[in-house]
Amino acid sequence: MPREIPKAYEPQEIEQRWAKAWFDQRLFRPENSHGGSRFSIALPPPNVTGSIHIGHMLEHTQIDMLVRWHRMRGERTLWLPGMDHAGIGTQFVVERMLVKEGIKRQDIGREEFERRVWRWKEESGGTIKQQMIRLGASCDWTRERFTLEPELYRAVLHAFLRLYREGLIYRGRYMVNWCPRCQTAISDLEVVHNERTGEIWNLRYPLVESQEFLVVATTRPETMLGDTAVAVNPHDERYRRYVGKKVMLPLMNREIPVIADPYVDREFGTGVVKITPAHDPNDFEIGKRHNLPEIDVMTDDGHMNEAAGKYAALERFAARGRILADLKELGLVDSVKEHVHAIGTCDRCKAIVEPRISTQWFMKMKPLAEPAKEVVRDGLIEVVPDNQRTILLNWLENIRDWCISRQLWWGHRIPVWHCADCREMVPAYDSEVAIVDGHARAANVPKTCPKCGGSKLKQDPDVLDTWFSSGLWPLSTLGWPDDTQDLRNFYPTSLLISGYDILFFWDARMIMMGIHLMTAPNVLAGDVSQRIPFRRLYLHSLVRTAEGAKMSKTKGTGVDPLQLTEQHGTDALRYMLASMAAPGTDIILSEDRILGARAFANKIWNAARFLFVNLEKIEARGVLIEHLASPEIRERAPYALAEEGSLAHRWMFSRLSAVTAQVNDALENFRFHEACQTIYHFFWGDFCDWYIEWVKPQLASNDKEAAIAAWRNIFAAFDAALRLLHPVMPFLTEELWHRLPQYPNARTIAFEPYPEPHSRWADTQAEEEMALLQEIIIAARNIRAEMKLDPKRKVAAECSSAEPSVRALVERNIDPLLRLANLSALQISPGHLDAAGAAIRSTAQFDLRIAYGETVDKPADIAHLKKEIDRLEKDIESKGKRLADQTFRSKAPAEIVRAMEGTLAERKAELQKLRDRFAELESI
RNA sequence: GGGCGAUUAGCUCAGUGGUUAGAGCGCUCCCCUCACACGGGAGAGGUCCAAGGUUCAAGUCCUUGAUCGCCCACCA
Repeated sequence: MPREIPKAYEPQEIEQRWAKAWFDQRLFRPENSHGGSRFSIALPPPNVTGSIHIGHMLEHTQIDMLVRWHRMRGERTLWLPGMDHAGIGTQFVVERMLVKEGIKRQDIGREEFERRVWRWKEESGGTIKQQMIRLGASCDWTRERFTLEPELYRAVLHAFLRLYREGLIYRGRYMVNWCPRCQTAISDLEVVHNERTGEIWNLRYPLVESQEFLVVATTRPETMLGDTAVAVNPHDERYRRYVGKKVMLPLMNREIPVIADPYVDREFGTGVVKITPAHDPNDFEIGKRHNLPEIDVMTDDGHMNEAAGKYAALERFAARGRILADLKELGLVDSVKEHVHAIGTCDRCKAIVEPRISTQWFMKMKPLAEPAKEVVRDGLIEVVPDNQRTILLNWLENIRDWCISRQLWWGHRIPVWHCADCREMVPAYDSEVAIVDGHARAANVPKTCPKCGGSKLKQDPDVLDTWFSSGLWPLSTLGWPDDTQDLRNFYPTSLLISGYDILFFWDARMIMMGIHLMTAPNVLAGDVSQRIPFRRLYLHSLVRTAEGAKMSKTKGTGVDPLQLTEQHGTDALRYMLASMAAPGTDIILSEDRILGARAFANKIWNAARFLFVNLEKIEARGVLIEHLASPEIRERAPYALAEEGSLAHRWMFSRLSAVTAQVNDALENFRFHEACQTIYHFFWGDFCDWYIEWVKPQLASNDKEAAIAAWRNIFAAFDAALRLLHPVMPFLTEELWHRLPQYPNARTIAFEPYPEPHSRWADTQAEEEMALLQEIIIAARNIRAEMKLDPKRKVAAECSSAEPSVRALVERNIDPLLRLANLSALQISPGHLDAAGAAIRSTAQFDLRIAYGETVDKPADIAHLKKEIDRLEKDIESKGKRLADQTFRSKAPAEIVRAMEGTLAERKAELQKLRDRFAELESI
C-alpha cells in the first residue's frame, strides 16, 4: 500500500491510469454486475463531425453519474456507447476539407468520396472515443456501435422496407426545403428561422388590354419569373372585377390569370398576391387548387435556369438585383419598404433555404404520432422536466410528414430500384446487407422489373436523413431486428438523457419508431410498455456562452473539455458541471466554479492524506491494519468509545445517514446539483471541519481500544463518503479507495455498494448535542475574533446555563471544547455572568463569557449587542403578531404554531439577557 | 403570431407555501496551529424585477406589465 502521498492532488497521472485500467479490464460490461434488476441507457451518439465539446461532457457527466449510481446499487447496468454518421454534417466537413485541396466531391466521384468520409470517420470517431474514456464515461465499449456499420445498416434497411410496404413511406413530388449549398432537400426541422430586416417590394403587373396595374408584394422578386397567376380574395370588392382577367407578367411577357382564393388576406399588403407554385409552399397549394402550371426557375445550386429566360445562369441574388433594376427601368416598381420577416436557413451550413418542388421520399407521421402521444400523455414515458412534456405533446399534435430523403452521398442508401422502362419502383427483397468495398449495401438486389420484366434497374440515388437511423438507435444497437439476448435484457432502456434541443429531431422519433417497429412479427411483440424505447426521458440543460448563445465550434465559442481537464482535472470539471446542472435552466460556464470544484478535490485528497499519514503513526503503537480492515468491520460502525468519546462518532453516522438519504433522493430525481451540494457540505463541513478535528486526539490515543474504535469509525465514514462521491468524482475516489487499508486486493470501487441510509444511524440526540457544542465553540471563536485576542494565547472562559443537562453536556465534552475554541479553561456555572471587562455571547440555552484582557473595546461590544437586540426585537415583534392572530392560530398547522411559540419564548429569554447586559455595560 | 424559461448578495447561481432566504467565487479582519494557504477561523453584504391578487402565511401560487434569452410558426 503506497503511503507516500503528495501534498496537493495531482489528477493527471491518476486519471490517465484509471481510465486506461477501466477500459483495458472491460470493467463496465453489465456481465460484471450480478444484480437481478437491470438498468440500461443508450449514449446519444455523438456526431463524427469532430471532437466532443463541453456540452457533451455535461451530458456524459450526468449519464455517468446515474449509471455509476445504479451500478453501485447492484443493478445489472449497461451504458451502450456509439457514434452517429451525421450524414449532412459529416459530408459538409469532408467537403470543406476537399475544397482546401481544390477539389469538389463530384471530381472524385461517389465511391472515392465515401472512402474519404470513412477515413475521416475513423479519425474523428477514434478521437471521440478516446476523449470519452479519458473523461471517465463508464460505457461498455465492447458493445460500441456506429450507425453506418453493417448490423445497423441492416436495421435501417429493415425499418425502411417495412414502413414502405406498410405504406408509411411514400415517394412524391412536393414542396420541400432545398438547401442550394448542400444541394439536398432538408426536413422542416432542419430549417432554422432567423428574424431579419429585409425589404418588401411592391411590383406592378399590367392588366392585359388595359392601362391598369395590379400591385403585388414580394420579398423574393426573383421568383416572379415562375409566376403563373396572381390571386385576390374572393370577397374583396376592390378586385372582384379583375378575377378571370389576365395580367402580363413583366419581363417574361407571359399572360397569367387573375384568380380568387380565400387564402389571400385582404388586409395584408395590397391584397393581391403573386402565385409561384414552384417556389412557395402556399402558392403550391393554391396552384393545385386552380390547376396552375408549376414553373421551376432555379437550379439545384441556387442559380436561375433556362426557364428564367435572359436571367438564366445568374446566381439567385444577383438575379434579384438585375430583375429589380430592369423593373425599375420599366417603371414597374411601385414602392419598397423595410420588412421584418423570418428567413429560413440551413441548420448545417446557414445558407438561405429555397422552398422548391422536388421528388422526395416522405414518412407519414400522423399514424406514428398517435400512440407516441398516448404514452407521453399517460406517463408511460415520464418526461422531466414536466413542461417539456407539454412541448413534446404539442409538437406531436401538429406533426407533419417527414422528408426523409437526402441528395447526399454519405448515408444509408434508399433500398429501392427504379425501372428505366416502366418507372416501376422495386424495393430490395429483404434487408440483408452485403459488404462491398468494406461498406454495407443492400444484398438482395432486384435484377429485373417484376412489372415489365425490364432489366434496366437503377438504385435510387438518395440516402436517408441521418435522423432516420438515429431514430432506431435503442433498437438497432441492441440487435434489432433480430431477437437477441441484449434486446430481451435491455429494451426498453431505463432512461434517455438528451439535450432539449434534439427533443423533436431525435427523442420524439425514437418514441414513434420504437413503438411501431417493436411489433415486428419476428421479434418480441408485447404491450406498448414493452415497445417504448425508454421509460424515462430527462432533458438536460445546454451549456451556453456568457452571451447566452449556444456553444459553437464554428463560431469559436466552444470550450474544449480536455483543455479544462488538463488544467483542473476531470473530476473537478465533472463536479462543476454536475453542481450547476439544475433541471430546466441553462448553464453559463464559470471559471470560478471549476476552481471551487478543484479545491474540493484537493480537500478530499488531503483528508485522505491525514488518515494515511496518521495511520502509520498509530501502527507503530500496535494498532494493526487487521483491526480496522474488512467490509464486515466497516458494516458494524459506529463503534462505541468509553466515556463521552462516542458522541462525535454517533453524530457523524447520523449525518451520514441523513445525507445519504438526501443524495439518493436527489439522484433519483435528476437533481444533480443538489446531490453535489449535499455531499460537498457533508464532506467539507461535517467530516473535515468538525469530525476529523473533534476526534484527532482519539485517533492518536495511547488507549489502544479507544484508538481502534475511533479508527474503525473514521475509516468507515470516509469509505462511505468516497462511495457517495464516486459517481461524480470517479477517478479521485477510485484512487483513494484503493489506498484504504480495508481493501488491499480490491478491484474497483465502481461495484461497491452505494451507501444507504440506516435507521440505526439516525441519532437525534447526538445531532442536538453536537449542534449545541458547536454553537459554544463558534461563540468563543467569535469573541476571540471580534475582540482581536491574540490567536496564540489561550484564554479562560466561563459558560453558564440554567439547564443542568446543558451543563452536564459541556462538562462531558470539556476537552474538545477547550481544544477547538482555543481555551485554557472553561468554568461551568448555573448563574449570572459578570459583564464587566468581558464579552459575552448568549443563546437561549447558554451564555459564554471571555474576559477582554488588555484589549478592551467596549464600544465595539456595545455596538454588537445593540445590533443583536435590534434583530431580536424585530423578530419577536413579528412572531408575537403572528401568534396573536386568531386566524393564524386556527388555520395554520398546530406543528407550525407550536414551533413558533417555542422559538418566541427562546428569543424572549435571549433578549432579556442581552438587555440586562446592555444596561450593565453602560453602567460600568 | 403562438409557447417556454429567466429576473434572488459585487459575480455565477440554488431555493420543494411555513420560524432569521442559502452556496461557490469575490470582499473585510485574523492565522503559514504538525491533512490541506487549492487551507483554518470570524465577518460584512439581499426593499428576492414592478404592480396588483389568492392565502392564517408568498422569493415560492395567480394576473398584468417590464427587461433578457430560447423554441415553434407557410402571411406574400
